Amino acid sequence: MSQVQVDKWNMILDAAYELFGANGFYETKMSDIAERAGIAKGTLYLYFSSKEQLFTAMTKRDFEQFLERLTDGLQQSESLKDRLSVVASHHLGYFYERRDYTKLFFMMPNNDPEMLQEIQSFIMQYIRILATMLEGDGFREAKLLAKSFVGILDMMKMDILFDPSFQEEDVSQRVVFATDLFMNGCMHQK
Amino acid sequence: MSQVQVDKWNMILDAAYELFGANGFYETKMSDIAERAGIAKGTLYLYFSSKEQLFTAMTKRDFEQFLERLTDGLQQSESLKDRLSVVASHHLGYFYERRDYTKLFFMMPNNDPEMLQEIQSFIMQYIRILATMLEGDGFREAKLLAKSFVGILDMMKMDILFDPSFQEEDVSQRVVFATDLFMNGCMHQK
Amino acid sequence: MSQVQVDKWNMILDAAYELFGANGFYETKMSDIAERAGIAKGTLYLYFSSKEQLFTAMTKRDFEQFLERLTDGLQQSESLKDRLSVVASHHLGYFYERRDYTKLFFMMPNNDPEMLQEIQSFIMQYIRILATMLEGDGFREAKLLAKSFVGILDMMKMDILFDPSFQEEDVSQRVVFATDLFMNGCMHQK
Amino acid sequence: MSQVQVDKWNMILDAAYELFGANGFYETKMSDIAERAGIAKGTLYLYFSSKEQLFTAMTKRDFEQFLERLTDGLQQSESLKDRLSVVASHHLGYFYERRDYTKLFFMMPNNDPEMLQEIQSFIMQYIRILATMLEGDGFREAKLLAKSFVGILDMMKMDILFDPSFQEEDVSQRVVFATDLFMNGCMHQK
DNA sequence: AATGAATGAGAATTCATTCAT
DNA sequence: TATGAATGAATTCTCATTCAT
Repeated sequence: MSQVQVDKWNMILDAAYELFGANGFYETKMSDIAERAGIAKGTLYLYFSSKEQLFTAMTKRDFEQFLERLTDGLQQSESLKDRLSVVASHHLGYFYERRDYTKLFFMMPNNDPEMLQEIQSFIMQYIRILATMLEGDGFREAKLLAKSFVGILDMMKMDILFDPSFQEEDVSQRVVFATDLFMNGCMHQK
Repeated sequence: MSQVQVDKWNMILDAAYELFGANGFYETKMSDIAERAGIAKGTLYLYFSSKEQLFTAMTKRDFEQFLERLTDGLQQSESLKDRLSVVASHHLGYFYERRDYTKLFFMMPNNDPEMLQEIQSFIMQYIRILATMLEGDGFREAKLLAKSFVGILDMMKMDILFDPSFQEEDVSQRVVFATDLFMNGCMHQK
Repeated sequence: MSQVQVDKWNMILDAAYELFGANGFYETKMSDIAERAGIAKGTLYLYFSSKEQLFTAMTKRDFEQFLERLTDGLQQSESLKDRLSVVASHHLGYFYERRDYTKLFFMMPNNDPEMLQEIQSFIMQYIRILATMLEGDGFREAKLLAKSFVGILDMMKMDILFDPSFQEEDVSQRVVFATDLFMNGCMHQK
Repeated sequence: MSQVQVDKWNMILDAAYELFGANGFYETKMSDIAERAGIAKGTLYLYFSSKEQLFTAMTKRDFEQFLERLTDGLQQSESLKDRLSVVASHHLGYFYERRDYTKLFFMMPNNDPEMLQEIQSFIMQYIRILATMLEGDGFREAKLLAKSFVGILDMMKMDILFDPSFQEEDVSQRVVFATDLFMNGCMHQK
């Protein structure tokens, strides 16, 4: 792919992100995406073979970015507590930034095995990063602990996405809360 | 509604539950539901005004049952730990029983405000029950704690729904794990 | 099927006949057929599962009528020559009546096995009727003779369909010509 | 056109022949033809202005070859019977060689006047060759006789194309059969 | 002359919903 | 109250053709 093509590829994914995110998979038309990306309908199909595949590609790009940034963020912190804060901050920040794209997290194409595969792979990688971190600090049942922490964070997305009075500063409070709760809970797990 | 009508109403909801659960909202046809319920397509519309409304009604019935049983279960236990175990057991058991209806938890109609309203209302009630419980035991930030506990439990549904090797006895282990982790974490919150 | 439904079924086939006949399979839209039949597009699909199936059904009805009328016509004649005249007359008359539906005989859906099956079955039946007739009169190689006669007649359809100056009285001349030629040719085949 | 261009022109026609023949006009894509011919899609349009025109050109080349070879074959034979055998042999041999390209004879673009014109012109020339031959031998109604002979032969293509058990030696039998039948039939026409 | 990326018109089919019986 | 035949809006994807390079 030439640079021009890579750019176009990304423009399509950007357009798809906004429309799928705002309206959901089934409520978004391919023609809308094409229009928003500034290209013809047919061109979409030069880059993605179907609507499902476009959605999956879009999600994959987002997942990869999420994990990349997480890994970057973790490099700068040393203590477990700091690292957990980074994770929490990154997780909640992610949803805060995307609070206008709620549909992304509740609607996805139904029977697409590639999409399911992508989601499962993402969760596995995410959990593995955390679990490795916890194991390094001597915790038993690191994987279950990792899932629990992610669970705590993920439940908080509900407020972020649906509570209109939720402010940016509330994010930091939640970060502290989740990290403390989890750290305390963990201590007995060693 | 006469008893006959109530029965028919429930039969439709049963049929809808199985089909929506197995195939998702968009992949389920009203005609399939009618057939499974043993009635004519048109009759569906005597009981529910639209596909969305049928889905919402079905979900609502399920939510209500969930909360009802939870409340019943909590009546028999005294200590906080016992009660948390009941909650965890109920939450994870619910998903274990429904592990063949995965689509229910990932596919729902997109732009239906009544459905969103129903979900939010359910979560609120669920959280309130837990929060009240925790407040009664003297915890600060009871609502956030409640959400965290639910978050931990809800993340575990991923394994239950998607890990084919997940057994019934694994459920109890998770119950213990989640309760312990949370209890320990909470202790410092008083 | 109720009488109303049978009538509607036939009306659709009539509409399909005219449009497919005038414009060909690929150039005819389902919506046009629906409009001509005075029903909604969706209704078409209550009677026929696809465009191909509609075309095949239409052809089948026509084939059956062709053979039925042929059999009827043959009942009234005794001598071989009379019978051959009836066949020729029926064959050429058929095309003369349909000279505005040329597309029917040159365009058909491509890869539809059911359609091919239908055509082959029709030819086989047509040939068998003639062959049986010839065998009854003591001819050897009756099947090949039958095919030859049909071949002679069928080549004449070209003039009927494409020569604008072809008149109804020309049909009778051709009938006489084809029958004589064939009879004379046959005589040595006994 | 330079020699290189003529070669390319023929290569395109070869590719078109195989694909149209195997799959039919509507089921063959221009891009497939380009790929098979080893050139780019756009290049096709430097040689042929449209898909229809490409099909027509391909058919025309085939028709011309057919008539050329027929004329060549007729030069070597003297008696009427020999000549008719040559015609029959050529006609049936043509279809036998092309028995894998059935679609060519049943699928063609529908509404292209140039194509229709080409077919009619071919038939006219074919018939004229035969008719001239028959007139030279003193037959009346030579044109109708010619058409009849072609009709007999053309009906036999059905078996050649669709009967999988049809062998090369069956071709010769048919040649003899058709020629005899026709000769006998003709005798009374003088 | 050759390329192939881009275009966009075009049509079959599905299915929620209605309403006459 | 129950039926199911009829409706028609709505959308994906294909592919012949163009044109900037």
